[in-house]
Amino acid sequence: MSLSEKNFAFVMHCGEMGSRWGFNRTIGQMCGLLIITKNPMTANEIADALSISRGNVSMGIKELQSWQLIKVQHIPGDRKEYYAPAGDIWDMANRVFEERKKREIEPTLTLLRDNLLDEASNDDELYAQKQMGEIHNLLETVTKWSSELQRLTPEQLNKLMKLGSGIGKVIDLKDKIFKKE
Amino acid sequence: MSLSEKNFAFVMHCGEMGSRWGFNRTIGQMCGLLIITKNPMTANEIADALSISRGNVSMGIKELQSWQLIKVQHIPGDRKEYYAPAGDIWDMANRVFEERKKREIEPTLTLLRDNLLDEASNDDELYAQKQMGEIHNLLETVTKWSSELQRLTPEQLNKLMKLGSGIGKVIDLKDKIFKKE
DNA sequence: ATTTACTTTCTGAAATTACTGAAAGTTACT
DNA sequence: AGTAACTTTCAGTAATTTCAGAAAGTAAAT
Repeated sequence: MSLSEKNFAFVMHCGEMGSRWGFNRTIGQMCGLLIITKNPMTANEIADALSISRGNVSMGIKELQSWQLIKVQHIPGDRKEYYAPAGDIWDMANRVFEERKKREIEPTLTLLRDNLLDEASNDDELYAQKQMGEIHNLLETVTKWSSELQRLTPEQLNKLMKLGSGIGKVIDLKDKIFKKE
Repeated sequence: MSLSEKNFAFVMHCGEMGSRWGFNRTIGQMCGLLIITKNPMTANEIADALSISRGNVSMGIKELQSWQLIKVQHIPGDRKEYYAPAGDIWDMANRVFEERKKREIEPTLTLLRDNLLDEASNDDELYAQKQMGEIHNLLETVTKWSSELQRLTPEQLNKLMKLGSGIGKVIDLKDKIFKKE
């Protein structure tokens, strides 16, 4: 069963984008392929569909599992492993986001915290610390925010999303009501 | 003037992270260096500080300019070009975010839109389209949201950020007040 | 017009990353 | 235990990316 032209284009596009999302081309392709394929696929089917080696697929699977983006399924009476996306699109995007946060924000926060503990010993260091402090604030805010968003119920989230430009009004509104807070 | 140990560590860390943010190691280092250095630097100073070739610095500058992350400054009576960050930390983060959106979300949206115009000709294509539709929605939501956030005044934004878990309450509140909307 | 002080571009080398195919490993069935 | 059906690992190779240094370009000063 081979891909239609349009679907193939999508899978290749995922490959190009893949590297931007933190994995490499083939892994991006695998991810795209599994997303648009209705039925779970075996490693060999994936290798055939993408014209890559079986070994490469195996490595890709390991990587995608480490991102928790795919899951394994079994079909009774069949020893092969079947792979499918681990959740809907929203789940997957969340996972990628979380994983990236872990990989690129947290190490930086650690370093910055560490760095900010020291006393600056001259003017240059003072300035550097000021700037690092800014970055630290920014990253902390982003982190806190994203976990807040995750805490919202899907309905709340949906309302928030639909709010759009209304968000400004709601903030002002809240301000008027709870003047003191 | 060479970097203190802590500052050097920060710059190197920016290098490691750089590749995750869309540019390469040296460019990440350059960016970090310029951020924590109080005074604008010349290309040669950058090359010296990071022990890289002058040519490499030149290419890095071009790249950082294309991201609008640095600006050129001149000192009267001096022919050299001096480079400095183009804005504060928040501005820079914004630029990176915008640029990434342009590079990784927009092309995907275009492809998806294009793909979704076609009629699905069988069950597999139908499923694929459904999934692509989901991705399309997700990306459109993210895009719309981020531009909404950019539209907010700094004070509004600040309030929103400080809101934290209160965000859920505010949404519910809005709901109670404008029952009909 | 030449020199001087700088910047940019480009080429090939070095380093890094990704991939294949074969070998080794695993598991389930006989 | 042996075999069949699969998966993973890994060494060598291919592809890509990054980089230094040289050459070319630019523009102010003389």
